[in-house]
Amino acid sequence: MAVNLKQLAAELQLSTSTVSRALHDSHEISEETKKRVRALAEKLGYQPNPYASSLRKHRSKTIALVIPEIDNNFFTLAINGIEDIAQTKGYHVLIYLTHEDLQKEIAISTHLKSGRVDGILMSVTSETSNIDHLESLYKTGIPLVFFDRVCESIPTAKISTNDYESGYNATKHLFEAGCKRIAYLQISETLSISKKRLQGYKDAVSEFEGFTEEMIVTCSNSDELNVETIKKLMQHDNPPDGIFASIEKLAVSCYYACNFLNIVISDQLKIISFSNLSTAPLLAPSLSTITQPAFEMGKKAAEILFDIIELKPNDDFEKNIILKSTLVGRKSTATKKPDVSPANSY
Amino acid sequence: MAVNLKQLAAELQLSTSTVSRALHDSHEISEETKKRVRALAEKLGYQPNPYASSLRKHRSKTIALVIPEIDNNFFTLAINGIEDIAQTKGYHVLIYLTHEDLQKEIAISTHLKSGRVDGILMSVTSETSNIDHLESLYKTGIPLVFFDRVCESIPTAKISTNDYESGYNATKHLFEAGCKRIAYLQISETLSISKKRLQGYKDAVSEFEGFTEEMIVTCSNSDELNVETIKKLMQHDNPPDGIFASIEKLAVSCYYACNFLNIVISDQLKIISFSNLSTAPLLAPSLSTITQPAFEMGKKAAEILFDIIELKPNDDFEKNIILKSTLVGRKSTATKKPDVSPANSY
DNA sequence: TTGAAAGCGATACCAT
DNA sequence: ATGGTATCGCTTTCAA
Repeated sequence: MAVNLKQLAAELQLSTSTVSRALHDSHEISEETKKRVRALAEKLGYQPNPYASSLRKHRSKTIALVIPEIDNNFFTLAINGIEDIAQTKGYHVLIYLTHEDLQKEIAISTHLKSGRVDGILMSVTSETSNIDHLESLYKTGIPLVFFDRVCESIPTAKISTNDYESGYNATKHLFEAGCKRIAYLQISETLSISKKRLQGYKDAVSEFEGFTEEMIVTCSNSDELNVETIKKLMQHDNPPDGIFASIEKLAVSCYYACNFLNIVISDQLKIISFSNLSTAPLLAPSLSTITQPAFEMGKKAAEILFDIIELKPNDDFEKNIILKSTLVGRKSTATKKPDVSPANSY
Repeated sequence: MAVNLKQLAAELQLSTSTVSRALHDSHEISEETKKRVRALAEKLGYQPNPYASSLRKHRSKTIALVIPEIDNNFFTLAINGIEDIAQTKGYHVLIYLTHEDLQKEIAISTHLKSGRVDGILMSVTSETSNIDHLESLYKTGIPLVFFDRVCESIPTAKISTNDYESGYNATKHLFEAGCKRIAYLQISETLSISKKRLQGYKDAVSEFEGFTEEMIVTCSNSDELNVETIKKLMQHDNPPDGIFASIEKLAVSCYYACNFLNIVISDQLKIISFSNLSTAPLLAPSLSTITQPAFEMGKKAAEILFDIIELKPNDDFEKNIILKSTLVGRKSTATKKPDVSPANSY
């Protein structure tokens, strides 16, 4: 077993209190003693038991990250930002995946009331419409920050992007590329960000002449199923000539469906998608994207969370942080047929 | 604050021992009492303090996952497998990113000796050549399992793939596609998997006639720098006509470099890469890959780790698990010029 | 500057 | 079947 305070103290002929204080560099301990203590601690590889200390201090120096999935470039980049901040603050990160399953989100939320963590960063599942579990979690007083997939009605900090505007702009972009009939692909009807993106789409559709009908397609969690759904969509009597994918993976499914049906993207069908895909410029054809500042969002979310954790009781903090996404037009929405020249934009 | 055992006990007019046992469904507690206890616990939303329990039981029900980076499809899929098993076993997962920085790996290894976790899953950094910190960590007796980027000389369980064979096959594949001069791209000269892949490459190079020279290019951690390195490689007097990228991100950098230089992949240069990119079949041209069973590797690593954690002192466990990668040839190594027909293979 | 001792919350041994 | 109590390892108040 690892060495503990008591053993250190015994070896040094000191009390545990003195050793503890020495290791915390307390000013009420002589330099002399500190040196001796540190030397032995170093020599024996002493590591304080974090559970004993957490129990005593009611502080775990740990945060929870609750996200729907991990094989997703957005979350992956966000984690980089989160971990960056957590590491500099000396915090540990527990990761929980809900796999878009509301029941898992509920179970995790319930568990987190135990005090295992000092704060929680969360992006809710696509199924989360009933939010009793989140309200209950919020009420425990554990600092809670939502990012991207936020829960609007909980009065805590939220980091999101200009989703309405992005939805509007993406649709407008397709319109300007010559589309007459644009489909909107989503995975959820309840998510607040989904609704905002959709509203942007709807408003653009009603604003630009020639757009008479909305085509809203709600997909599933299965990529295979989604490819089939999109195939059917494209084999419709009156198929769309533009697709706005509100989620990266739906754009990938579109590409697969089009390849299967020999539909030439950009020529017969234009596609734009929310995406953080590093290979977007390299696809055939390169994919036009709305890219969220994922890393910055994760970073900001973590920063705000630590602000709240370290807050004095009556301090206040920023509740609604909106970062901006960037639209990058590429060949998938080009007005001319894609030529053979290479894609250079990163 | 959350309610604790003592308060439950007081409310129920029972001792804490009884309440604790009731909640653990001990056979020595009457059904009657169990019901009362559970009812109140439920009503008050009692959640046991995990730190108190960990302190007492010397068990944290937590494992650590230490990986070099997260924006990497291999690790992302592996995490899915790991989390899958951890969740069914009721374990929590702490995630630590080293960002390929040996110093961070050392700091994390040192910290993990504290007993914060019951076991560790690790994939070492590309810089890890001195392994004192890992040996020292191993010696503490905390169950440790390496996956993918294993540390050979530590006698614990390791999950890897048939890297030598894959390296050989990839090189052979390029040779059979007509390449005469094949470059090997890597990010590390010390990683055991890197060495094995390289040895496979070397052996194939020396075996197939026409191959006279090895071209080994060691890249950095920066994608921008790597693109420059590859550009230089291609602008060489005698540039390669085939590239074997031992890491996914290097293949992506190759595509960028070729686009920049107007080099037509598959025609002027053939590329094959280790990769778990979901968009490999959609790239221009579709990328030939050696794909590791990332999800299964994560799953297997976690399973073995829990086996070790739950082991009786003298039990033994499998030390060297090798799963197989799959080579999928696509247009980037096709012998004919890529045509316009779509990529259909997933 | 240092030490003694209480206590964080749950568990488990020893009683009854 | 239930209760009393020591204990896990560390922090912190109070005393010296």
